[in-house]
Amino acid sequence: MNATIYDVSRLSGVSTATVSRAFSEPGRVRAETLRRVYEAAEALHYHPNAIARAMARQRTDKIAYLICKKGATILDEFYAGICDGIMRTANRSDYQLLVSTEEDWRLTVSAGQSKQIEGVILGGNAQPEMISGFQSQNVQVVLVNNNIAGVPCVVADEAGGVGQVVDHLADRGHRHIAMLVGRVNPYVVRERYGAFLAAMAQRGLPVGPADVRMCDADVDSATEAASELLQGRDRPTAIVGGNDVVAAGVIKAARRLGMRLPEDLAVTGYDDSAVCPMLEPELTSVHIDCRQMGELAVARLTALLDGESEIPPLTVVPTLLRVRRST
Amino acid sequence: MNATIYDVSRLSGVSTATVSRAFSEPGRVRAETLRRVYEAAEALHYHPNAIARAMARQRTDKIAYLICKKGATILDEFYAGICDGIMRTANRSDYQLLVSTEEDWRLTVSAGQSKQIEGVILGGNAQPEMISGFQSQNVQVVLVNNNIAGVPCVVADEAGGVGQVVDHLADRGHRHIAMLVGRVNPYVVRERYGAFLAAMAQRGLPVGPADVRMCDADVDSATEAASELLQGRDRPTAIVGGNDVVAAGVIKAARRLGMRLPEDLAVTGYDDSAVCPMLEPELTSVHIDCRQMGELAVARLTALLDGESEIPPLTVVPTLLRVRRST
DNA sequence: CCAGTTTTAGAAAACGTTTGCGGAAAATTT
DNA sequence: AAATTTTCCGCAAACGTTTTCTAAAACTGG
Repeated sequence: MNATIYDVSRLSGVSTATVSRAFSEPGRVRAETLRRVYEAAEALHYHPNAIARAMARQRTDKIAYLICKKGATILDEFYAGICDGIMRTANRSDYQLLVSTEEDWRLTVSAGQSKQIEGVILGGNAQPEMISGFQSQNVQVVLVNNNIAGVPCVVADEAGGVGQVVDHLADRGHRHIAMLVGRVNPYVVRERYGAFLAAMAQRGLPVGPADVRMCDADVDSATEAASELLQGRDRPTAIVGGNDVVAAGVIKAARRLGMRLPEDLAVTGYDDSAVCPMLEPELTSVHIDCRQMGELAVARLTALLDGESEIPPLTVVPTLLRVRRST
Repeated sequence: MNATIYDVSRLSGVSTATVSRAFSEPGRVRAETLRRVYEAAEALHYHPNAIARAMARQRTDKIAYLICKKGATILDEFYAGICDGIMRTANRSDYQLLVSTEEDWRLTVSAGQSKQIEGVILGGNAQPEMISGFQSQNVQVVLVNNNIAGVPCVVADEAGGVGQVVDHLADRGHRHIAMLVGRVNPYVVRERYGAFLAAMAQRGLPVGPADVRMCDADVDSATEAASELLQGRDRPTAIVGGNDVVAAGVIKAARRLGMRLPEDLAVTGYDDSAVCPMLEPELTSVHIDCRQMGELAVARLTALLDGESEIPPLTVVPTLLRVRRST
């Protein structure tokens, strides 16, 4: 049916070895021969069969991205951005990308067992058993948006981002700043929460026990929590949202209480997602270059696959405060 | 290094043919033999090599999803939802999924040429040359969110969705309804725009030339266009947004003009994306089950791959109006 | 217990490449 | 022109499965 290397070999009058070399290391074959081979290949519509190639070379040039996040998975803009970065970089590095979600992680592991993938990027809340599952099959692992010792990780500069937010608010004269954080992935919650306390302490700003609240990851939950926060006595003049969804909830709550924004209350988000400019007022937020995170993750992984020894255990990508009208 | 079928064969004392059968068609081997094989495999940590398997069977069980959308690609919630549906269904059907973006479409074609993928799902604005590129390599094609004759397509019921919107607004007493549509993918624009005109005509509601406007796909552009729409004489009492982003722009514009929503102006969105509940007022929008679109696309593709003859040329998934406070 | 039928298992030939090794040919030097 | 080096190419053995064909083994019912 399809032309094979033998057909090309026969038509061009050279051996299969030469045909093979003509396609994979053209430098090692004479120009004239090359021409004959390509001509024959063209005539036969020959394309090297990647499966057979992988078989012979014992390499597949495939990596996987496993999104470890309950529910929304790829729908989450942040993870989608990472995915986008991974996709593009993988393609440009001549790797193909397999994508899967947490629920099907075992399938991805078995893809490793069956020697189909050479490495995997785990996004978000990866469980240790997953990591060891891959490693035991010699599948290289890189984590993104998570930080576990012993595995190369790519993360955003959460401390820096939160610091920028606090600085910005303090510059605007705010002294009583509260934080509302949605329960997204544990790593992120931990980091941003910790960074907030640290940043406030460092600047000598007091944080009362009622000033930091948790809520679920949806808007309604955030709106409710924000209402309580705003109706307590001694209300804060600024609220830092742990992410943009939560911040949107804060805005809604404030609006319903008849507050003016940003005059009565400053609000900040985190992630600088697509909603920020859609909100009224537009939301000040911390921009994370998630595409770059994906790119770096691929870079680390390919370095690992190429056997490079100097892989930084932790790669931190900078964040940037994008100031809008909500502050 | 890794155990092969030969190792298992030797240790268990049966032929490689039997080992192969034990893993791929266990029904055809005696229980006792099966046990011995599995035991040996277990001891050797044997896992069948998928590449070799693909080589022998001339099948890879891999499909690809190519997102044909400029710029944001997977970041677009809609396409991400489709991707999610595809991913899950593909995994459950024992297919692995390769994902790529428009800019790298040639790579995906060459994945087809090199016999790595058996089928492809093209999301969004697929170009004819892509389709023929795949078909000439015997790679089966299914389109999603697009409609081109001769290829199985999966689309949302745009006409129905727009109809529901118009009905809903008409029920609320609106007679002067305008539409603002962002330039997203040509197919969607064409469908929604056409459906709007048809729906209005069918209900005997007039649509003046100034009542339908185009704008770019970003909020700012929508805000600006909406401002003009609202400041013309004879302003509409309701605006149908071609998607949620545009609707968010309409809300912003209305707010800035001091209008009350929904009293002075009703606004609807389209796609029912995550922003809807974040806006103030929460946005009425047409819900599209994009995950289901992805699932159906995979279903059509696998049917095609299984050689089924009865593939519906067009699969339409129903839409549902989700009414919120903006109307 | 036997002939007939159905299951079960093995031998060996694919599947389409890559690559180490060695020899021939070309290019370079003396 | 011979000697030497370098480049180019062919042979053939992997790579790890599946599967067809065939033979042996295990079941049937009489």
